[in-house]
Amino acid sequence: MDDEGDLFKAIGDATRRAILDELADQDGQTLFEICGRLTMKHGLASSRQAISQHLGVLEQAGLVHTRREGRYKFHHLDTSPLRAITERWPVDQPDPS
Amino acid sequence: MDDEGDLFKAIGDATRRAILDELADQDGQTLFEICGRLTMKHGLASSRQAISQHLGVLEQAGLVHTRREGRYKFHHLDTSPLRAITERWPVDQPDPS
DNA sequence: TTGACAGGCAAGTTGACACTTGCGTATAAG
DNA sequence: CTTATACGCAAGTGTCAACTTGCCTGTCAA
Repeated sequence: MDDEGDLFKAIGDATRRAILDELADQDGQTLFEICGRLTMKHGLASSRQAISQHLGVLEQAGLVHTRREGRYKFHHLDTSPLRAITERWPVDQPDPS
Repeated sequence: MDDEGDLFKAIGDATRRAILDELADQDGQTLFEICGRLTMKHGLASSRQAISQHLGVLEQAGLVHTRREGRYKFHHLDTSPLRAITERWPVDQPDPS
């Protein structure tokens, strides 16, 4: 799949959108931290492996960048690929009152 | 599926994104017009029924509105639901040079 | 070194969805 | 009325991806 398709596929899943929300709330979390907070706040009972696969999809779409440090791997949010969406189909800015 | 999921599901398919492109290029087309132009310009060999189902998904997501006139049904693009994406994950405006 | 911790890899299963197929309905042209 | 046009509906099919399951690798502490 091309890069463009990767982006839309990435945000097409509800669990991955929750992960993006979580990283937007607190950036630079590890896999286990994300698992814990998703279970707490969103009530999602997702396994570690499932979240890991989701993070892989998000990383391939360029929405998440990773940084290794010892046995920890920190995940960082990057929203810039989302610009392609509103640039492709321009959205009128409403109510400039 | 909730409204939010409908939006992301709608733009998650490549054929539906091509339909949005087509309506952005020329608004208010009928089903048959869209079929013809998709075949010409994008080389997509999609059946009428397939495009019809795609338009139904786009309409449910609020990205397309329809208007009936006799035996014709015109499809109009509405990009405003896309605002929810960049509002949910704010995108830094780059390069303000 | 032993064990716990953080994460990775890969095969198998299941459900969702894109697409087809066939028929039905309504409008308009001849 | 007959025919063509424009579109709708619904059941069946096949494929893909989300998830599970099981095992493996690398890092750090005791």
